Amino acid sequence: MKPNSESGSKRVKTVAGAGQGTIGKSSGNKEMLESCGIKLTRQRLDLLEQLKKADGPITAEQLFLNLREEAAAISLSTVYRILDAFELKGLVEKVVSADENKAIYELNRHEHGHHLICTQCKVRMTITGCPLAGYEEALARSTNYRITGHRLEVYGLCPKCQSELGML
Amino acid sequence: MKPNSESGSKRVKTVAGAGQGTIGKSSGNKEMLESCGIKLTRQRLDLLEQLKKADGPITAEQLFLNLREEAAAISLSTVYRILDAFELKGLVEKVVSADENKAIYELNRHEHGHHLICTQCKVRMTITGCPLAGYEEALARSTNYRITGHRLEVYGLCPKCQSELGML
DNA sequence: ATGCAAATGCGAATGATTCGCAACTAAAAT
DNA sequence: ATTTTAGTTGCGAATCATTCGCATTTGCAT
Repeated sequence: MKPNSESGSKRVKTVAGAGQGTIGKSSGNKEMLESCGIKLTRQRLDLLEQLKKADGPITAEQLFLNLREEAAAISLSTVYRILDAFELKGLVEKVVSADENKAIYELNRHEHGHHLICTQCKVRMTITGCPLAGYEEALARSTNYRITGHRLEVYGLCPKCQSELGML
Repeated sequence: MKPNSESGSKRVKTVAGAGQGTIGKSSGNKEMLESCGIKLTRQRLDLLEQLKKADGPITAEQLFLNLREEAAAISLSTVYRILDAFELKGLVEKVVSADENKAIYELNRHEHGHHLICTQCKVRMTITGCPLAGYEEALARSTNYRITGHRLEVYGLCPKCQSELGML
């Protein structure tokens, strides 16, 4: 996919300021960023808004495309940079999936959870709660490692794909 | 890293056959491949040998470099292709790690396990056994997914790094 | 020995992410 | 309100692991 090669916009220079009044669509965002110590920017507000709309795991490029559809001026590199910044401040969680070669981002719910991924249609749902509660301590004892975290992805067939595949 | 740009070998053409007699260093390999229905090739035997030597998770490029050191003629693309083939036949397991942007391969032990990775020095140890035994069924019931698998990585500090970091 | 499908080498292509740098902008200082 | 300044953005080029195309070579059955 070559996301830059659509929507004829070449240089945005003079056009770039097009959204001065647009700042703060959903007003919580402004405070949200400020409380994280993140400088306010039209792009950052737009991206945050978009993350909320997505309401779930989403890829950097999809965020970029969604923003473009709404005529929000932003570049793909900026999307990546902002996502990095957000992650650093704990605003978003970045997940590197094993079966896709791209990173997935989602607003940090601040509750530990994992993804359940349909191997057919690739939808992911976030499952909260974690089966590894006691396990880490046991592992620490048996290995002498100091356990600091883990990553778990569960794969399966979602109900829809199960029926579409004829309950094989 | 640009692995092709070392060890002056440009074209291997005439040199390529250099290992006709070399087939079967460690004699189990031949049978191992045959029983998997994999065509015998000098490169495949060499790579399998190398996987055994590595005795643990290793990256495609490292395998390639190791082979080069032993003067085994092979190209990086072939390493990838063979690893794919081996994976398809269940000979190796491919692991896409979350904190490194490269794939890791290891001989398939045919016993379910996961990796414990030191976040400092990146060593990985394979931990056999799995804490998700009952969990998958429960999850299947509560989500109506048909669970088919999972991927788990545990992170921590290995004993060595703990002491080197002064038990922070 | 001979032929053909499969495997290999090489370099070029891909695709996600990052980087460099000049143009911009938010917010601090005046 | 204007200037300053440090941080941000856009753009295209660079990176890096992995894959592909295609001409050449090889394993192996006939």
